[in-house]
Amino acid sequence: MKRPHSTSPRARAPKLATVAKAAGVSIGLASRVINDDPTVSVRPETRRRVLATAERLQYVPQASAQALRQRRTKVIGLAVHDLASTLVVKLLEGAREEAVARGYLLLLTDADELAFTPESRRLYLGGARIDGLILQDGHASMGDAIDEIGAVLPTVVFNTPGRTLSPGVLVDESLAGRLAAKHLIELGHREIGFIGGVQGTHTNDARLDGARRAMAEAGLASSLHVVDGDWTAPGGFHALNQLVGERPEVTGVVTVNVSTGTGAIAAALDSSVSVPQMLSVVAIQDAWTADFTVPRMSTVVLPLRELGQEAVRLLIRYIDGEDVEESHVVAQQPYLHPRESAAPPRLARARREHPVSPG
Amino acid sequence: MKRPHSTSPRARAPKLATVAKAAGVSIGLASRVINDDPTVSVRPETRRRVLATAERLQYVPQASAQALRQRRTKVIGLAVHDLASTLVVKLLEGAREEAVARGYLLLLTDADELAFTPESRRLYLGGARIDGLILQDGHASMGDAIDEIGAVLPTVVFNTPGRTLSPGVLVDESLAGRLAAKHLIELGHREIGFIGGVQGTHTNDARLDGARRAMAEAGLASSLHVVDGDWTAPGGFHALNQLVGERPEVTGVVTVNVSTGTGAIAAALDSSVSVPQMLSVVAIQDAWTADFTVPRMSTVVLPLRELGQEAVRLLIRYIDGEDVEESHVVAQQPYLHPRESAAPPRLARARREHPVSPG
DNA sequence: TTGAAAGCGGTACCAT
DNA sequence: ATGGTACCGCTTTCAA
Repeated sequence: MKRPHSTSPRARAPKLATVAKAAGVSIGLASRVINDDPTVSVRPETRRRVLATAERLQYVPQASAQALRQRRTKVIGLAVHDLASTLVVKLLEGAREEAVARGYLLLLTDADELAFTPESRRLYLGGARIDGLILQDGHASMGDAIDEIGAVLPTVVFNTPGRTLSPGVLVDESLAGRLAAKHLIELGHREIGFIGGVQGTHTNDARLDGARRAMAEAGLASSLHVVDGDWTAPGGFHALNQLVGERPEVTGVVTVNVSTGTGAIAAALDSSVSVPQMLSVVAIQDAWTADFTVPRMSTVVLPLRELGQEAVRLLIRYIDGEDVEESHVVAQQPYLHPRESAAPPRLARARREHPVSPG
Repeated sequence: MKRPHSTSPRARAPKLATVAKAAGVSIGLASRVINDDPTVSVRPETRRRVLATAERLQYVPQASAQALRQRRTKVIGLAVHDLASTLVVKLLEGAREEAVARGYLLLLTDADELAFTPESRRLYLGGARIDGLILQDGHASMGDAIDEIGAVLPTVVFNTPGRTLSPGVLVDESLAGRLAAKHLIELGHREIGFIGGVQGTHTNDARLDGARRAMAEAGLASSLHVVDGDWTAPGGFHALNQLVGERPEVTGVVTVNVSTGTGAIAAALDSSVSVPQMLSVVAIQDAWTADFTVPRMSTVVLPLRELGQEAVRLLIRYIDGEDVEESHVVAQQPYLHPRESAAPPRLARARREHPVSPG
């Protein structure tokens, strides 16, 4: 293998001193010109000359030297639980976009590893590698870890409001749950199932709460039937089977996320419960996979990209020492994306098997 | 919001000097003890004392200072095209795992942005932030960018062998294509479709080549019918419709990846072509979503995690100035994961409509 | 309007 | 077996 670098020890990148000498100015002046220091008045001609040489030499300041001097790395840490999750992917895209736009880079890691492996925590959080951290909450058991980290590094948490020292960013999960349930209600469903994620997590509980509220508003407070899942498709598969067995009167189901919805639809078809004829399914959260279930999955779209962007903005303000609110709900709201998995209850299994009292 | 950091300017982390003084030794000695410098013989008692104080003070060396001095950041860049892709996710997991195990961190970025946005390229590659780069090739048009980058920074490319200055890591794509086609052949299919990604990319062409080879080995060289896709589910959807229309004799289809397969299965059901009764589908590459198509998708599993690990190992050796081979195929091989989307041709549409000469 | 020089926190060489 | 010290490349006061 040809090795462009090691053979001739990679042509060292030009340093500030190189530029300064070439431009015929002192190092300090070069630095101030390049950084646009407003407190310094340079002769236009000098400024031009410095800038031109910097450009010509392709000068890029060395990050570690800057960081050492300024105590600022311009790197933000991002710790998430599951990269394969579509939620995380969307969020990550938004975060990266916003970070880059502001001159920050993203250092990625696994939230669980961060929480539970001290060694990895040191490597990642120690050594002043990052200026701040965006952390995905999840398991309730992370609470302590989050607080410890938040005490030591500017941290923004998403998915969990108020439980930590650190400011949080949120989408309106409750509204999302409400929209999903309301959709089913408006289609004419009366007995509705909710397949959840893990109880006790904010995401699950807020989505469920929204669904409950929609039911209550429609005078159906006691007709929401909750089954726990685990956020995954297998979990949704299992939960739907359980629900269908225990609650034959249910004609519509809200699932806490797309994976769960995918599992639920697969389970329904598996037991010859046709979707949406016999059972309607609406998932909270959206993903490209929703377009490729059969039938295509109706969802509530969450502003996850915006969540990522907002997390970065908030964190940067926090790093800069500004005052930040304790928790920030992104302005953009969830909205319904109807596809084909939810429809009016046509073949109500329920009515045939278990007559239900009206209203 | 309470601000643990800005109020009392975050208790500065202890530096080496702090540890050295507390342990009653010189800075230099402390450094050498902590770094296990083998060329130095310290009194056991002294070593113990230094290590103990470092531990007690929770000392972590400051990354930027080390990097400045050693010209080494212990950070590896990873540039990928599409984070939402399951391929990338697996690879990323493998890479992260291996990197962390070797004391490296991963800095993530978007390959297209890297290739086409000079500004972002400077931010990311300039300033000596990373020691090396793992780059996902993709669009053929990246060629130049890859070479430019490879000339300036130790780079490992995956997905494209031989086309660049930089060493590459690969999985045996050709074998994967062969396994998929062979599976269909062994099930009894004779007229087989191949729904591709983008022609001219190594991934697509190698997988197709493998499928061709399997056909040829079975004496079916002219019975492989290729339709182009674009790696996506919508692309697969469209391609399957086209294939079914133009080639009614086809009873089995290999798709270049899971997304394409998902689209293909959806399209089949959509046109009342039952899977696997009337049409079998085998996708190359695996993902959790394959468990939740209806029917569940038969796939060829690729060793992507290992690919990520191998990329990191190779890159580190490259960075360390060792000689590395031009391209490295990971040892672990693709294997078939049969599920339910491929079966013997039972209701051969073909035979009814276009009688085919036997074998 | 510009230059000189003191660090930022480590590492590694040269003394002792 | 240990200490002293010259850098790494940059920012930022202080002087001129």
